[in-house]
Amino acid sequence: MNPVTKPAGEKTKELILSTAVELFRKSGFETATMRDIASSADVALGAAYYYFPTKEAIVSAYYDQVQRIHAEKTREDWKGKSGLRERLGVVFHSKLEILKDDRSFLGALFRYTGDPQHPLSVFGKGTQLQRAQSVAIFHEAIAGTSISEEMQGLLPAALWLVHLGMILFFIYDETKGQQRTHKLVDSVLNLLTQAIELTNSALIRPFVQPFQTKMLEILREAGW
Amino acid sequence: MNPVTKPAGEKTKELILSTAVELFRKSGFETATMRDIASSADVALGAAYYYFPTKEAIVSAYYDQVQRIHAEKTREDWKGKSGLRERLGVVFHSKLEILKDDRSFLGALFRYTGDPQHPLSVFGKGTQLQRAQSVAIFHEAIAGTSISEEMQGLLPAALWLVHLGMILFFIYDETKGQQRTHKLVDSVLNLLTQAIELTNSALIRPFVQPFQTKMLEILREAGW
DNA sequence: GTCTATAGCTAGATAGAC
DNA sequence: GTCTATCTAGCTATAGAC
Repeated sequence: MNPVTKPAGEKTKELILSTAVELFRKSGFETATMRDIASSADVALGAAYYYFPTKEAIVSAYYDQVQRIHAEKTREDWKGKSGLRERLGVVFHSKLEILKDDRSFLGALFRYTGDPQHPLSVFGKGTQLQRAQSVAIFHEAIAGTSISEEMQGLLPAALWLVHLGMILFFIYDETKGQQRTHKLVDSVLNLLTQAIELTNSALIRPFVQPFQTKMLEILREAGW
Repeated sequence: MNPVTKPAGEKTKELILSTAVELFRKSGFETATMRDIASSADVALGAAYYYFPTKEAIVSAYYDQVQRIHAEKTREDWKGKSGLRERLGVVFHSKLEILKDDRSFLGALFRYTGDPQHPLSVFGKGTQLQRAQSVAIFHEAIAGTSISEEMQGLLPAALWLVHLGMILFFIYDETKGQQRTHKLVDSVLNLLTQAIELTNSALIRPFVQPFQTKMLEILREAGW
């Protein structure tokens, strides 16, 4: 394939995707049918399924876009920020910012959480690449800060998991502008970074250090 | 209704439920259709829907049974055990024991996790009662141990959440007998109980206590 | 209130022609 | 790559038996 010209179908795919997202925003994930989406995009039902094997796959593709935008936005907002606490704050809050109008259909991402075999399971093999990309941002966030080598290896995946939890909380959060989620993120990050500092303080390090080590051990034995 | 005699339909309901669980075990949740279930139970399709509004509702009813059995089994296994660590161990491991053959369709419980409005969402209003019952077991587990009043109020819900995570991990765990899950439970419980003890040790209490307080504060502000 | 029988609706998903 | 036709299965509806 010529690397310069896009394949013809790419445009159709994008059209279907953007039309679908529009419909999801307007009427929710359930209510918008594949037939609605196809006819709104002026393509046949079969065309929609040619590009997206399932309706959830459309949300998954939307989420791919989100991740690309998130990576850009995060790197932009990081400029001039070197502290662990503020860098992590950027990652989490900017994600919420991007997702703010899409809580109504974001839940579709979690539909197959309990099905290891499904290609769209958040924890499954089929989403490994997306997961890796998301984890990479957390790795970038902590790289260069005073985090130990050992933690650098395991913390990003743990943070990714926390961030998944945040999105779930966000979906359920009915407070105005989802302030509760934002506030929770700040509280958790404060606690986390203070806990990390604590393990570096000479006085009580001997008491707390074993806990850190054991936590990392647990993550490892969990097959991280 | 006479409180002694069961309503006639109760038997039919149980028949449909047990038949469905059998089919789910044999061929998985997706593959078994409502038509299969009905005809295997020798009832009309309408009868199945008379008792269970959706297919997932059958799994939900199955899980109700699980919770009842779990409460009994736990209280039985608790006899003679008064330490926090072992009491919690009983709660977690006995749950896994009960669920051991049903990993293939347990995922259906998580299908609506991302949909706050759905009556079967694990975090939604519709499952509040089941949740309360499950939380109650954790409350029972820690009552009488040396846990602070404040923690007694919030820890059970947090443990319930951890236990949900355990079930998810369990579903994904392909090791023989799901030993990895069992091992993880033990490691996490060891860490947790040691961490709680740490906050009671006079020497470092002043350093660690604020963290505990803040964690409880976070749970509260998250709307626990 | 409990169930049968049956027909029909809807929408996700697929097959195959062009 | 796109279409039309078709299938499937969750779910609803109805009318009637007991």
